[in-house]
Amino acid sequence: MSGNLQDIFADLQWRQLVYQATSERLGAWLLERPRTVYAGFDPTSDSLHVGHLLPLMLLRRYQKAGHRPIALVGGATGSIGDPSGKSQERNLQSLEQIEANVVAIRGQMAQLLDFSPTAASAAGPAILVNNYDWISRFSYLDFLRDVGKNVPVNVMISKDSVKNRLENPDVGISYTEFSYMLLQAYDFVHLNRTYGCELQLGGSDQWGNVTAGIDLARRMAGAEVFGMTCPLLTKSDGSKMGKTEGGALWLDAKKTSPYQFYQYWRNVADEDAGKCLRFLTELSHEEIDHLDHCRQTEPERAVSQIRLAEWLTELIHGRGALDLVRQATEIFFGGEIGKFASDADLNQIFAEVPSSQIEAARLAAGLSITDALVEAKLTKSKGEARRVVAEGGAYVNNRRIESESYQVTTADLASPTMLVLRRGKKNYALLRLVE
RNA sequence: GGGGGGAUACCAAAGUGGCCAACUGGGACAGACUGUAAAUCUGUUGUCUUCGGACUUCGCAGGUUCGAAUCCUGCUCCCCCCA
Repeated sequence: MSGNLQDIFADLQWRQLVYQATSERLGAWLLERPRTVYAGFDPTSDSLHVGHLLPLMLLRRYQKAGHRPIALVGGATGSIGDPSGKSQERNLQSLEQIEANVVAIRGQMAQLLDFSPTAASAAGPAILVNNYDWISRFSYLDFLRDVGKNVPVNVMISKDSVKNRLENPDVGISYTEFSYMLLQAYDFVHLNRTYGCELQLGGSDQWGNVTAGIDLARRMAGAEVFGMTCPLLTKSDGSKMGKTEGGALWLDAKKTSPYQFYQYWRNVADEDAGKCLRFLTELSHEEIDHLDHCRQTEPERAVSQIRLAEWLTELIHGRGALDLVRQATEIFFGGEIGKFASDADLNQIFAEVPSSQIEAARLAAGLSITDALVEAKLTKSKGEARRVVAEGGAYVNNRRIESESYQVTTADLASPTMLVLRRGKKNYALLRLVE
């Protein structure tokens, strides 16, 4: 069984994913035998986002290397609020909301980790736990006697996450958030007792919480356990990766469409592409080296970005979704749109394009391009529509309309009942025929 | 309580009787360039139009005038100074 363990630590180091580790000999330790490792995720929303991807991929790498991953959903800790990296006290979410979030997140994790009993990992299938299940059973008194007794407050207040807040007299920190660290620390103890879990993973902002768990495990159980953090996924300008104008980049297709997801990665800056390939994909070292080289010599081809976008889109949304995204991309950035046999095909590709309805009779009679733009809500007024045409910014089926007197007819239909209009570079709208 | 200043299009800001749909800057929107980037350059930026114009807009309501964003009266709101 332990014979097919891969040297994951070497791979992580190559990918620069090891930010801090509690032991010099972590790499060798991981090769001794299959280990059980865990990382925690706070259910602050009903979907995971790109910020969660890095630690989740880390668990996935461990599983593929022959270890057993535990994904911990923080139903309890999430209801408290982690003060790490937060400058202000946060509002509490309702328990019902958190429960709903846990359910949604659980499904997304199953796409990346193998929970099936037949999982290939030497150590067995991945495990999903919710710390609400054990923490909620504690009485306050028991918790203070069993756990609190083992935690020196002077150590707690020296942790950065707490210290920063204590030093700022304007915000301070509530007793509730102060206690967060204890809950997370106890999680490690619980997982160690229940599943023999010996390693906690997390982002570098979790270092304080990770070491708190290690200390507590030693005091409460006399166990030697380990911790490792990875860098945070940031862009070269220091901002967070995965932030869009509309907020976070979600893994849920209903919140962030596969097309938007793909496009985000497709447009990653050259300086960030190498890091993303290393951190988020499972491409081989050789291929990543090659892509680095391509980026140097012919950045204009964006080979790295396309590879990154395709790899991640397929992982998160599946092969079928990727194929549709490819088609859509070709159309959105390509030439004219030909005829589509069915409305369904067109519908899929233009899934996020707004559409308006128009009576079939009006189109049959001929519709001026300006009226069509207004009907499709691409322009506010006829005057604006006229201007857009004059500027050369009006298109039917991606073909520029030069004349204001152009009449849109049934001959322009891209599919039996749909007409594709565009204003400028990428503002699309559909007109759907109705009786 | 007294004195002074101000309100203009998405924002900022000119304009103080006709040449004002209103300078200019930003933003936004198009186009060129480009790597689906950045920068740059060009154009547009009240509504409608049979492309001749027509209509509505400069805090609100009235008034003077052939004609008002511009002058007068009242109202509302904002800022500053003195007490």
